[in-house]
Amino acid sequence: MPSPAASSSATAPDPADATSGSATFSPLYRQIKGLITQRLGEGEWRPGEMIPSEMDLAARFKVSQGTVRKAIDELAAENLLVRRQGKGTFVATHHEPRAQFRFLRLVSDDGEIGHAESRFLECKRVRAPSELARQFEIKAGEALVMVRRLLLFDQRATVLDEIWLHGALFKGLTGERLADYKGPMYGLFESEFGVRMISATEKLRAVSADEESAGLLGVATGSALLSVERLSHTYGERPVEVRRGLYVTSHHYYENTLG
Amino acid sequence: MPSPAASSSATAPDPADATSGSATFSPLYRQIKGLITQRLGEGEWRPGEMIPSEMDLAARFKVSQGTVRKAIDELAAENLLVRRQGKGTFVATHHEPRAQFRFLRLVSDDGEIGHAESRFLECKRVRAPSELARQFEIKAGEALVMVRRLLLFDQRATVLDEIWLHGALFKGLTGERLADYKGPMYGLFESEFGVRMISATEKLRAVSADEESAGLLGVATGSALLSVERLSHTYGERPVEVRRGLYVTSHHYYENTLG
DNA sequence: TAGTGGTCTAGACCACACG
DNA sequence: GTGTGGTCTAGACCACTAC
Repeated sequence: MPSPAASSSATAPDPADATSGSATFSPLYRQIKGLITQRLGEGEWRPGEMIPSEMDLAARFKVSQGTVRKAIDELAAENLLVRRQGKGTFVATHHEPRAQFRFLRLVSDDGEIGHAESRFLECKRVRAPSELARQFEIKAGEALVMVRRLLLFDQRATVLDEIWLHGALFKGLTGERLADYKGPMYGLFESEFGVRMISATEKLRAVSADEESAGLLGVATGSALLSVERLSHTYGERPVEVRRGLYVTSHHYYENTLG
Repeated sequence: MPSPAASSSATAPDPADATSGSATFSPLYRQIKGLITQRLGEGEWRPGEMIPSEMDLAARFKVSQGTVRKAIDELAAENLLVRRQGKGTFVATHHEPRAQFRFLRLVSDDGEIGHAESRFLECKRVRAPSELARQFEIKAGEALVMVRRLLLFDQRATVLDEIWLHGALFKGLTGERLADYKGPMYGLFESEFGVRMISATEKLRAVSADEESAGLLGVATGSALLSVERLSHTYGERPVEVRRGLYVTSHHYYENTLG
């Protein structure tokens, strides 16, 4: 790692970075941000834990506190870290209730939260077909875990999910473990498998329910359903999950904000 | 406006704000941000124009340049302003191509942009029914403008929009003006009516096409369509537009990112 | 060359949480 | 009281743009 500390002689901003050939310089605070992100990915500070104080980090990286602050500012804006005044800066976790709604944008018409229940239908290991392999950036035929589950809100079947997970990262995952776990699925992934979902992109379409889906969701065959195809990433933009959800939107809607 | 300049005597951080009774203090940079936003709303600096330099603003508001910078940072993050190194800071506008995709999240399956065409079907003044009045925060019966249009991508009818606009703000709007205008609709609103869309919330559902919509969109009655209900705001969170779009998602999808 | 935003630093003080 | 993040300031220098 190139020492971020500026030498006292004012010349030569040290363009030797040795990473990717030429181009793309980044300011000091972004390098610090990268170092922190790297440590987060390595698990040096785990979800829910406090990271060292800004002063500590500044001393460690040999930069000023303000530079560390700007790095942390961006990481907090990206929801990787959470600042708490008077207490410290913490690694974000899917166990805080606050984090749930970042990944489930379905809202009830009446605004109430209500009772939620998860029913696991299937959990098996499969070989990646080429289309999924492409999304996971692995070779076709490598191992994946496939999970199917039904989500009920207030006793009403609302979401039918088909989930594929990176096989190498989710070795011991079974339907039993999923069913026994109390709390959000991404909380389990984080606590039990050390895989934290950071970001995702979703593609939404309206589709007609086929017979099987309609049966499981308790709607008529051919009903309009919202199809949500998600690709999720962990630290460093590494794809680790693909899911395809079918949402019943007669009593719920998918909320999005443009800004 | 309360003078943000700190008196040299170090005591009393001047909690008298006289705005809303008690509670909610905001740091200096947020007050500056508010003052800038207010001027933007008043049209002192118009879309596309350059605002005064950070040094100018700092002198004007009697704060340090760093404080102005932090205010502008947030406004830039919210896409109200655009910074251009070496040139200045500019008021964001819907005329930059960059701004279009912030409000139309529909993407073609093949990733191409292609040819886009807008056909205006209807434009008339109506009295607000109570449901719309509630969303506009006006009284039922007040004037609205209603527009219906069809959006075609590569000659294929893809979006059927029904748009309601705040009547008082869009007095001279006619179907002819809409049809004659080259460029994005929000660009017209901004240039011709001085109303700039800042943010919006959308509610998405899957619905079945009724006979009329299906006819206009060239799909079978009962087909699954993506319904997108949008409430848009201008400066100061003031609601100025409601629209309901029906999207054909057989060759396009609605893209969203979670982070 | 002059003016703009962008980065980095250093120090002071404030607001909050906890023992 | 001590330690944390949060704010504000002031000054130096860099990078980019235009004239």
